Amino acid sequence: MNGAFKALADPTRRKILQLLAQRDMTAGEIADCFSMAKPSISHHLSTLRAAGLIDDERHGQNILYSLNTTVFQQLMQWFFEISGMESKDSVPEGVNRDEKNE
Amino acid sequence: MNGAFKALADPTRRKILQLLAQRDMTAGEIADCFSMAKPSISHHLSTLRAAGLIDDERHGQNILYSLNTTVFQQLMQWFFEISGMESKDSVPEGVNRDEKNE
DNA sequence: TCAATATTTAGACGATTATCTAACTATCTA
DNA sequence: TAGATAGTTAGATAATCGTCTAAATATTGA
Repeated sequence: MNGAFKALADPTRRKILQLLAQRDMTAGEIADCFSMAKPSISHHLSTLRAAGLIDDERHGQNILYSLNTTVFQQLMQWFFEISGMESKDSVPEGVNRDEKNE
Repeated sequence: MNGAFKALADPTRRKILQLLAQRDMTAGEIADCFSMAKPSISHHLSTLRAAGLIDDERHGQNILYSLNTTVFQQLMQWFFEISGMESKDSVPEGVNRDEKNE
């Protein structure tokens, strides 16, 4: 979770996620959406990948990136719990309801 | 939104939010939950406050901090949209569904 | 008004991060 | 197999971040 939160802290990475929410894209296509050197985008992609937020799959010369929504579900659960919208038994009681997240 | 995402990138700050999700607390009470110098916690609190994630209210010598759930709602909306769970008319179409967030 | 308590502000320092250019690896095609 | 294309890795650098100690501000109560 920590890696995911840190990955989301950068606006370029969030923009990449928004692009991938619309359709899968190759590294080059993603890079073309930014006025930034390709290696910088590549680095952002590897950060997102390490955080579990995206998947990659090689297709010939291209590497196709796609969203991995699994971690997004966990993040949303975290927000629901913070916002006091958790379901009755998902958060029993006590101070350490977060232990597993960090 | 950018400030909120950056504020969430630090584990200490997320822990503070989790504490405040349970009850309002003074700066001192919050600091007592961590093995970190008080000024460091104070700095984290001001970051969270600048991000709109918490509110503060002076009560005599103490300053009472509380969660501000407004920004949390916006963040959750962002996640819903990314995860493709948005409601039909909240996100019309096109590439720039995110324009207002950054 | 003075001392004590609660908290923040200021300034410094080491660690992390975002970006760049240059060089490398992998794949395709002629 | 050589050249072109797609993408990553390496290494450097400037900026940002998290933490600390010391000093300042605000409030209370004697």
